[in-house]
Amino acid sequence: MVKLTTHDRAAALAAGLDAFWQWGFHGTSMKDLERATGMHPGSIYAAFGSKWGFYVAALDRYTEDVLANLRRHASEAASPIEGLAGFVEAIALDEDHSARSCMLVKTLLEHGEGDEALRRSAESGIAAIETEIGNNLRRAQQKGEASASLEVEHAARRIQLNIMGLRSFACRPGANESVALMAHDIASEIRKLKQVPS
Amino acid sequence: MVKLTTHDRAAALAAGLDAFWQWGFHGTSMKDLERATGMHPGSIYAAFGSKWGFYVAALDRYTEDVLANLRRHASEAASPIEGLAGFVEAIALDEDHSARSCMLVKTLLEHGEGDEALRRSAESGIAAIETEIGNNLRRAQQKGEASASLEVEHAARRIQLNIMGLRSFACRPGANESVALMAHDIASEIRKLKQVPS
DNA sequence: GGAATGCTTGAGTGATTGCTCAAGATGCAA
DNA sequence: TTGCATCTTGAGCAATCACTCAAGCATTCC
Repeated sequence: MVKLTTHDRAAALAAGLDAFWQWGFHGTSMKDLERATGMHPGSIYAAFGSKWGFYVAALDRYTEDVLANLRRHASEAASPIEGLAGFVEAIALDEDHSARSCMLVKTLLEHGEGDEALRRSAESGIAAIETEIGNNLRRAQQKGEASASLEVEHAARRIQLNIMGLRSFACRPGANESVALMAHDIASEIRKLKQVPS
Repeated sequence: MVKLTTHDRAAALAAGLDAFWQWGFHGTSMKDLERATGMHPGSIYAAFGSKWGFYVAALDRYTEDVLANLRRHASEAASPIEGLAGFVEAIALDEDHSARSCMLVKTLLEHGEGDEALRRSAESGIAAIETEIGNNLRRAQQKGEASASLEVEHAARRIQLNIMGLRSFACRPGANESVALMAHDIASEIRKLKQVPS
């Protein structure tokens, strides 16, 4: 397996991710990937081993992007819970990708029964995001923003379920207006985790 | 297009739906469908026109199944809101399909960009289910179970988003225990729509 | 029984799939 | 410039794809 320059590899991954994100694994052909990346088949195989390997690498990149995005919201917001709420609200505002589902859920659904390794790969990404959400909630507890009795894991899972639903909901044709409403709803529910000052 | 006997057609649709539900549209080959239905390619094409037509017919059948299931819960439950809550709780208990996503969401995600006709087909199924959920909420209002000020469409959409999320969540490998917890959470939220008797 | 009709069958169609690898281009050291 | 090593290229591979259709079969009429 040949090592591309960091820049080339990143560009290829971004282009490949975009293609897989639009059309899925089975719906994206090598010809599509050649067009999307501008690479020749031999180069793709030299860099990623197989179409499957390319998909897994793109999926990992997606997870990192989501995590980076989540951390950015957390660091820029006024508080941990505001960071989570803002992250959810931003989903409806992202014009490029607001009509796209979560790539991890897409992977899980496409390979629901079948490709065990790919499912595990998607699951580990989902788990990482869930952990990051949980970290934010724990930070909220430490700062006294959220109740110490909050069951962090359970709440994090509930938030992620909402995000999964929201992103799937957003794929409905012509759902834009209501996606914003739903995102706002979910953000409000997250804000309800704020402890009422006693 | 040849008309199979009602029984044959229903059996073929059930088998085809099962295959498409497992492996998706692109992931299911005609060979798979032949194996699943026990039909020969010529017969499949005579009955459904194309692989695509078979998929659409199976998807319609899925929607009808879900609607029938929802109505059954509504009619057997003690009240409209209990019917909805029970419908959600049953998702986690259905051992055959608890680890499967909603087929309509699966369709929407697989064909996110691309097959416009298929997306519309999925969207109309989703809309039908949303309407049915709304009907239940209105019935709850008429009986005084839910507040007259409840925004029915909005609440129905929120419930459906939760169901979409729940079913996607359920595809996570080894999620069984937490799916039951999440289902219970969502059912509790639905029960909160019950008007506090004043 | 025999002719007509319509259903069933599955080998075979051209197109497309994921993937390979020999040949050509390129970079570098002497 | 020459020789060697590495990278790039894309025509072409076998396998599989969705799909067809002529031949065989069963049924129904007179």
